[in-house]
Amino acid sequence: MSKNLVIVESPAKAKTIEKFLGSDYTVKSCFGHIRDLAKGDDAINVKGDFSPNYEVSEDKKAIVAELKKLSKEADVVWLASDEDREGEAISWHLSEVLKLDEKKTRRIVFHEITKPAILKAIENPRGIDKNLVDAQQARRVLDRLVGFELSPVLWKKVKSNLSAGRVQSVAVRLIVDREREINQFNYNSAFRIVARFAVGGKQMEAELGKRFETEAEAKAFLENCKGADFSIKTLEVKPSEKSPAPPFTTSTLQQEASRKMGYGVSVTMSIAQKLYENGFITYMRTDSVNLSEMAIASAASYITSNFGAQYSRPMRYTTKNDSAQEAHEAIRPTYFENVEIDGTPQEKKLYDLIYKRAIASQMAKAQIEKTIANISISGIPEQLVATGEVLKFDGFLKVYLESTDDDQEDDTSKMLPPLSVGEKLVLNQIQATEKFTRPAPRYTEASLVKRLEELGIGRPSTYAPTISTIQKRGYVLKEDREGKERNFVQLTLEKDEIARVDRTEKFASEKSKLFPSDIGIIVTDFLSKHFEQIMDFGFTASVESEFDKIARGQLVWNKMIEKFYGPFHAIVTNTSENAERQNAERTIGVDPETGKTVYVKVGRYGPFAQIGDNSDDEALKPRYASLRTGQLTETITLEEALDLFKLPRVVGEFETKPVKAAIGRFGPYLMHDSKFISIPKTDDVFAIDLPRSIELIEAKRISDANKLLKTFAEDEEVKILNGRWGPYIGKGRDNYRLPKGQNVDELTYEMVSKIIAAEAKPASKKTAAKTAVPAKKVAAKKKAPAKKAAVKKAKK
DNA sequence: CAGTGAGCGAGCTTCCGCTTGACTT
Repeated sequence: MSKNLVIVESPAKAKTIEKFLGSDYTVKSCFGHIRDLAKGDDAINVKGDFSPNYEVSEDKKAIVAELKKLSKEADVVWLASDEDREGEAISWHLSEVLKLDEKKTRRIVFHEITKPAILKAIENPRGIDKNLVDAQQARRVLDRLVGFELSPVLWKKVKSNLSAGRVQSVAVRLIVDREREINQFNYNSAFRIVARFAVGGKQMEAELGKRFETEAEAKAFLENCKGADFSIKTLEVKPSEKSPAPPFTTSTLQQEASRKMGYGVSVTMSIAQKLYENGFITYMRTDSVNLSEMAIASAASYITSNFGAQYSRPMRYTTKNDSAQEAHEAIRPTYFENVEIDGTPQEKKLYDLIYKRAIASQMAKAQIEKTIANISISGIPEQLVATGEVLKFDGFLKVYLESTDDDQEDDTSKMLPPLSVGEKLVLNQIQATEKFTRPAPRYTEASLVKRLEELGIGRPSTYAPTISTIQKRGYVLKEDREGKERNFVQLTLEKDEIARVDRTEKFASEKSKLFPSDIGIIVTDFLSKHFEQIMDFGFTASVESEFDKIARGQLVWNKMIEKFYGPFHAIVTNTSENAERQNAERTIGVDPETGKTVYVKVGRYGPFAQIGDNSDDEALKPRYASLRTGQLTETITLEEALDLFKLPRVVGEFETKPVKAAIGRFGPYLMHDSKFISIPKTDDVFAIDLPRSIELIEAKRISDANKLLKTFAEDEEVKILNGRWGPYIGKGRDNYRLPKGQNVDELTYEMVSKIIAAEAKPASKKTAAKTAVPAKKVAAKKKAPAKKAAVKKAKK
C-alpha cells in the first residue's frame, strides 16, 4: 500500500498526475463536491446563525467510503483540489467527512497539470484556508436562500414548477430586455453612396463619407455628379497590425464553436469533455488565458521549426476579468506536436479549433498595409474614399482568424490598383442605396454566455447548464425565424442618366437565437417589480466583493448573510402575502365578424387568444385558440390573433374521410384517418388545397412503409422499424434497442420478446436501486427506457 | 401533434457549482 494518498477533483487529472508521481503515491478523484446542503427547506438555520446542514450526496457515498478507507491506510493525505473558492471548500469537506488527522493532511495546489508544477506543489504544502472556505459557504447559502425563497413566491403568484435564482433570473432578463429593445426599435434608413471607377481595366469602389437621410437629397447629390470630374486628391499609406486572440477559455471556446460550427454550448462542452478525457486537451472548464511555461516553450519550438522563427512570438496572456479565479490553464492541446487527432468528426473539428487558436496565440502579429485614396468631385465639397489593404506579413493569420458576432456590412477591403495623386478617374456609375439601421442582435446561447461572463455571473462549469435550465423551464426558446421583406430604393447614375428602382430585401431572419416566452416575460416582470435587488445586473458583482472580504478575513460569513437575509426575507413575506398575481392579459381589438372583444392572456396551458367575454350562457361562450410558438401576448396583432381561429380547417375529403389542416406542437400538420402528416414549410397551412394534401398523405404512406422492416404474426403490436440510428423494436408506444450488429432478417419473434422482457426489467431495477432518494423520481424513471426519450423530445 | 382556459385542493416543484456517467428512436 502506498504511503501517500492524493485527492484531486477530476479522474482524468488523477490518471495524469499518477504518472508524474512515483509508486509511493496513489492518486484518486473525489468527482467534485462530495457533499452539499440537505435537500429540504431546513438545510439552513435561518432563525439563528445560518449554520448549514450538509449531507453527503447519494451518488458520492461509494467514493466517500473508498476515500475513507484509503486515507486511513495512508501516511499522508494530500488534498489537491483546485485553487479557488469551490476547490478550497471541497478540500475542507473532504477533511471533515473523512475525519482527516490534521498532522497527516497537506493541502496543495497547482494551476497546470505538468510534472514540474506538481512536484513544486508537493514541496510547498499548506493548510486549508478557512476564510476561503467561508466565502464558499456564504456563496452556497446565499444561492440556496435566494433560489428556495423566490421560487415558491412564483409558484404562488405565477405558476407552479417555476424557478428563480441569482444566475438564471438575470440570464432570462437579458433575453427579455433584448427582445423588447428589438420590438421597440425604430428602423431608420439613409442613402449610402458608392461610386465605381474603371482603373486600368479593373474596377475600384469608393464610398462617400456621409449618408443622405432622404431620397431627395441623394438624388440631388447624383444630379450634381452629372458630368463632374473625379480625381485622386490624396493617397495615404498606413501600416497597421493585427494581433492574435488569446487561447480559449470556456466562454470564448463556446462562442467560437457557435460562430464557426454552429454548436450549442452544451454540445461544445461534451465534445471538449471527450477530448479532455482522451488526453488531447487541457481542462475545458476554465476562466484563465494563462499557458504553462512548458506549453509556451513547446509552441515556440513547434512554430519555429514548422513556420520559421519570424512566426514565433512567445506571449503570456493575463486575464482581465475580475471574477476569474484562474485555477486552471487556458484550454490548449496537451501536445503541440498533435496537429491532428483520432476521433469523431466533431471531436476533430473542435480539436482543430482549439489547436489553431492556441498556436496562433503564440505567433507573430500580422502586418497590414492600408491604402486610403481620397477622391475629389468637381463642384462638390464632399469626397469619396477608396480603401485597400495589403497583407505584408501573415503572421498568425497563417493558421487562425477569430470571427465576430456582428456580421455587419461587408467592407471587404481589397487591394487597390496602382494610383497616383492628381490622376483623373473614369466613372462607371454611382449608386445611392437605401440602407436601414439594425437593432442589437438577439442572443445566441454563446453570446449570452459572453454577456453573463462580462457581468461576472455564473462560472465556466455552469454556463451550459444555466442555458439549458432557462430553456427547460420554458422561459426562453431557441428558434429560427423567417425573415420579413421590405422595400428599399436604389438610384443609379450611369452615363449621366439617373435611374430609380424599387427593390426588396429580407431582414430580421434568425437562426438558433434565444427568444423569451410569455412565461419568461411574466416572471421577469414580476421579479423586477418586487425583487429589484436580485434582478440588478450588478447584484452578483456586489455579493462577490463581499465574498472577497470574507476570503480576506475582513468579514464574517454568517454576518454577511444575516445582513442580506433580513431585508430580503421581509420582501419575500410581503410579496407572498400582498402582491397581485402577474399575468399578461391584454385587449387587442374587436372581432369584425361578431363585434366581440378579442383578448390575449396566459392560462394553464400557455398563452391563448379569446373572442368574447366569459358568460354562463352556453351559446355565448367565448372561443379560444392557443398562440403559436414565437407569438407573444405582448406583441401579437389583432390580425394574427384572428388567424388563429381559422384553424383547424377542413381541406376536403379523401377516401371518404375528411382531411383537416391545423397547427400542433411540432408545427403545421394534416390530419387524415387519425394520422398526422407534417406540412412542409414551403406550403401554407391556411391555403393548402386538397390535391396537394393528397400528395403529402401518399408520400407519408410510402415513407411509413419504408420505415416498417418486419412484422410478426404472433403479435401485431411488435414491429421492427427503421429509425434515425438504424433498426429498432417498437411495441405499442414503447421502443427497444436491438443488440449491436443484429441482422434484421434473422430476427424471430422469440428473440424479440426476449429482448423486450430483458430490457424492461433490469433497466427499472437499476434506476430504482441507484436513486433511492425521492420515491417519486424512481417512479418516473421506471417507465420503459424509450418512453423517457419520447418525453424528452416532446419537451424540446 | 387536443381546440382546453371555472374553481378547489393535495402534493409536488426550486438554487449554484464542482465532477462524470448512463443514455440515446
